[in-house]
Amino acid sequence: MATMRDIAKLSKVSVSTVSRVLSGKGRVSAEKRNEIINLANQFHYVPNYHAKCMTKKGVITVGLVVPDISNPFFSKLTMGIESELKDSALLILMNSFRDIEREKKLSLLLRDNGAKGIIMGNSHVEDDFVFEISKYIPVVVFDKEYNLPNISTIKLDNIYGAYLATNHLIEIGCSNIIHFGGFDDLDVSIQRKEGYKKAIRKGMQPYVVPTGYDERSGYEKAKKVLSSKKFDGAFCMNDLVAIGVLKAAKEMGIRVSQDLKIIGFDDTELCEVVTPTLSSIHQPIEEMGRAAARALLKMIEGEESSRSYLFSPSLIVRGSTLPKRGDKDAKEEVG
Amino acid sequence: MATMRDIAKLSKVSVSTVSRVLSGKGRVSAEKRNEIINLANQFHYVPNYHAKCMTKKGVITVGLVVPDISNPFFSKLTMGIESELKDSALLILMNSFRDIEREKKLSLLLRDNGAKGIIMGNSHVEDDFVFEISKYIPVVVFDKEYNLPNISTIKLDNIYGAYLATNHLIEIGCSNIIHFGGFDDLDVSIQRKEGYKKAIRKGMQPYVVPTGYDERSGYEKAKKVLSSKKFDGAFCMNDLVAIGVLKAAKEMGIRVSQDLKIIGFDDTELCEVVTPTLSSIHQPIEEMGRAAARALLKMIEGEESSRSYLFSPSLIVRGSTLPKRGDKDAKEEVG
DNA sequence: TATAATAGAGCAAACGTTTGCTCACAGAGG
DNA sequence: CCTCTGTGAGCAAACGTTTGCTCTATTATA
Repeated sequence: MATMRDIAKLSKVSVSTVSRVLSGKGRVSAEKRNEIINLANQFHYVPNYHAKCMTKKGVITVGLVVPDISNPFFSKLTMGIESELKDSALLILMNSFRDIEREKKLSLLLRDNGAKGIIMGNSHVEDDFVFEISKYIPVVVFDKEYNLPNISTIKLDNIYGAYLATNHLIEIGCSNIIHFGGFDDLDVSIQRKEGYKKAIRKGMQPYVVPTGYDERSGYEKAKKVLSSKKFDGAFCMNDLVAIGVLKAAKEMGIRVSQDLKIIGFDDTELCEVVTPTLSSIHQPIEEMGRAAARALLKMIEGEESSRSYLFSPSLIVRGSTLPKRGDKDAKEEVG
Repeated sequence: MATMRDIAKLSKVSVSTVSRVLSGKGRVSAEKRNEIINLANQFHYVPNYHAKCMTKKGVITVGLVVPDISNPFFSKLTMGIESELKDSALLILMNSFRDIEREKKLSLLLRDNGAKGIIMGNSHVEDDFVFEISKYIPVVVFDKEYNLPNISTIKLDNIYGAYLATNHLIEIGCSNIIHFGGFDDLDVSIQRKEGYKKAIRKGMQPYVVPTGYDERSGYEKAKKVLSSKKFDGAFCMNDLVAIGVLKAAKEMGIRVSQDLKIIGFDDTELCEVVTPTLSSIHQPIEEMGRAAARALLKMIEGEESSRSYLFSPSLIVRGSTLPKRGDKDAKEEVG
């Protein structure tokens, strides 16, 4: 790698002159200027980024750690973050592959590699770890409140969202509503369950089936549970689970929307693609990503030491929860 | 930000001693060692990354520019790249938001910010630009062959894949096959069209409808074209388009799989989720990502100046192309 | 007790830039 | 002929580390 010194030697000038030519500051005779530029091109001179950062401040970099970028939620989130960061910071993306140890390692790696801040997407790590990191660089987390300097929080009102979903089922006539919900390992699932229970009216029986977070899990649980008891509504903790349930129901001859109304959570693209289309609770994911980026930037710049943002979900009604008679949902299954 | 000098002053030792304590090399008395460590903790000392890079070589960083990370193809690809890079390099992700100017800007930004190599995911930029970048740092591109040092290529055999798809339709009895294909703006779409035409037998009539790359586009074109002419098979240039076509067909009362057999390309998760499930051409995306990362690393390390990898697609048969009256979600993989 | 070995600590150069300061020299103005 | 001004160029410090070398005590060895 050619350095300024090399160029300087070859053109028999001082390093400062080379620097001034290449950065376009200061006055240099046309003659030397040309020679230097030619040499630089010829040797594909690329200024050493780190050396530059020693004297100027370079573009700041921030890290984002997600469990799985191929999950639409996180890729949407990433889009939001990126779009807000635009030119004010470089985003370093890291996948933890849902491995908590790896997540910790990555966060440390980021911190030690010059990241000026970290966004931890839906982290499973212990509070202490987050706290530890935040002593060195600012952190943005999701769905958890720390009330500590250097840690900002982006939250969705999950309780309200779950309430919205369940209440919607009730309003369109369901009286026997099952909840396919996550285990209690994540705040999200705890909160969504809570919202579900809140919506259940007197005289109704809450019925919760602990479920994982993916389609297969929803499918398997539904296969077991839908055969034995009779439900007319199902609130699923996310769209993937809902799609699993939907598949199972179809296979079992249960007519979705007529016999069983299903609603998911997250409002992913998948909702539009299944048959019938899936009602869901919409999160303003990209908004949330942008807020996360803004919060981080503010902390990095020292303008704000911490802040909490709460976002409200909204109900999106689609084919899977059409009211009783309105059988207009003609997209019935083929064959 | 506290520096080593600060710590050194406070503990009345030299900078070297601080350095030795903090890096754990060299011998320092337990007494000073403790004092220094305490001070460092107290002031949340974080070593300056760039200064470190001046004397040691830091973790190398490589850039990845994609048009849209929320597209499953690119997030899968990212997963593959990340998984191969693991600890040998940091991945900087950049979204061009399908803006070609932004893509160029980002690539330059990456190069000037210390990235040791760039992977350009499905780039639209001019050859000259790629060439220009490659003079400074190695580049990996997709689907284009440059045969130039410092540029490696990852390719999918699109022609073969399209052939596979079309041929499958023919083998299960279609004789009037339409192709919903991309405009000629991308090599991918040109090649897939070529494969389609190759498969069409004598006596059959090729019929190509220029289409965009998303669901809406497929939907709209299908609405127009399926009403006028009669087709019994549709090969779509990707899954999104196929899903658009599938929706349109259903809405128009055309029974998918019975009246019209549809096959997509890319084998995204969407295929499993629609009804009927969608046959598609599978690309080993993660594999390709890993290969891209490996190729880049090799170039960075100077072991290889350039290399081209060709990957073979495979046919995945699902509900949308069942021969006659098929079992529901039968999924079989063929060569 | 003399000598060698070793532990503990500091000096200073190096990494590749940027930039304030200085300096030489030319032409202009008096 | 002398001073002033402006231009082109170099010197050297600074950025925050790492590390080879040096130096001084201290301890072990003979």
